[in-house]
Amino acid sequence: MPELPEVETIAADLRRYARGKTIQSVVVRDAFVIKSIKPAQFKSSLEKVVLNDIQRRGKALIITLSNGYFWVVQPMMTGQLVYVAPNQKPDILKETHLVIALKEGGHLLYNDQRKFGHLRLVKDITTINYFNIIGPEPLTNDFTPAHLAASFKKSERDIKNILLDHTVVAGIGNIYAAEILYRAHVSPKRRGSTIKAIEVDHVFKEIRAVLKLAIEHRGSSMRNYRDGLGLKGKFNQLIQVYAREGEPCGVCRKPIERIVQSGRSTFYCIKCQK
DNA sequence: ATTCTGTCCTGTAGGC
DNA sequence: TGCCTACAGGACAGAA
Repeated sequence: MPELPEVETIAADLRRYARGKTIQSVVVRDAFVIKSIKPAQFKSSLEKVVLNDIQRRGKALIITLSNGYFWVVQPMMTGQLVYVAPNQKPDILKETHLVIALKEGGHLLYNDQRKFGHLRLVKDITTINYFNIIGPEPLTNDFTPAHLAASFKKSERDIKNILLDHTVVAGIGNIYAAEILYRAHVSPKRRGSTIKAIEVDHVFKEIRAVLKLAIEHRGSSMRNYRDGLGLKGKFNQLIQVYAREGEPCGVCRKPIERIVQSGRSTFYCIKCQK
């Protein structure tokens, strides 16, 4: 579910509220989401350990622990990592698969309706293939127009699919790919190799602008997404095309269209995006 | 080599 | 009301 702005928001919330705190106890309610480690070892490796830092890479959370492990959380479509303050009773749902009690009071919950999410504990982050293949972070200087241009030029795929490819650029998902291309006035159906230099510049600029704006608004809550405190994001009101099939384009009033690319919905304006 | 399709799982919305 | 189908913020293995 969450894309870069949503995972960034969760990471910032947890840095503020959970960093430096100690895990007292762990209850695994459904071990399905725990990968590449036995649930019993997962539990014992987390207990009595300090959450030293919380960072984001792509759409993954990396939590640095005091015992030398990294706790890596990939929320995928519906995963949520929620901090519950000491004065609140944690809301244990059917989809709450992990309940962590903190020594200082308060809880950390992992909820995941569809259970596509992955929870891992590793000593070496490079043992997780995702971190080896993922492309540059779009909001850092590692990401350049030249890199984007080269990625477009060598590909015959639709530009929408190239933006979703996390080996090209990290963190862009289905919502923001649509919003970026709408604001860049580029059709999602254009093949990468046909994108002109001026269009590369527009797409590059909008990747950063849209992601930054979405972070400022704490992400988009279409359905399941919640931030690190369990609250909805506020970017929905600024979404121009995603899930707006049939509604008038804000610029030309032509109805927004929905198409399917590689099995996933794309929303765009056929008049404004060429 | 590159690109696309099916799959993991649960819930909800809409059509009839 | 109920039944059925389509679809949902991701990522990857295996097929074309």
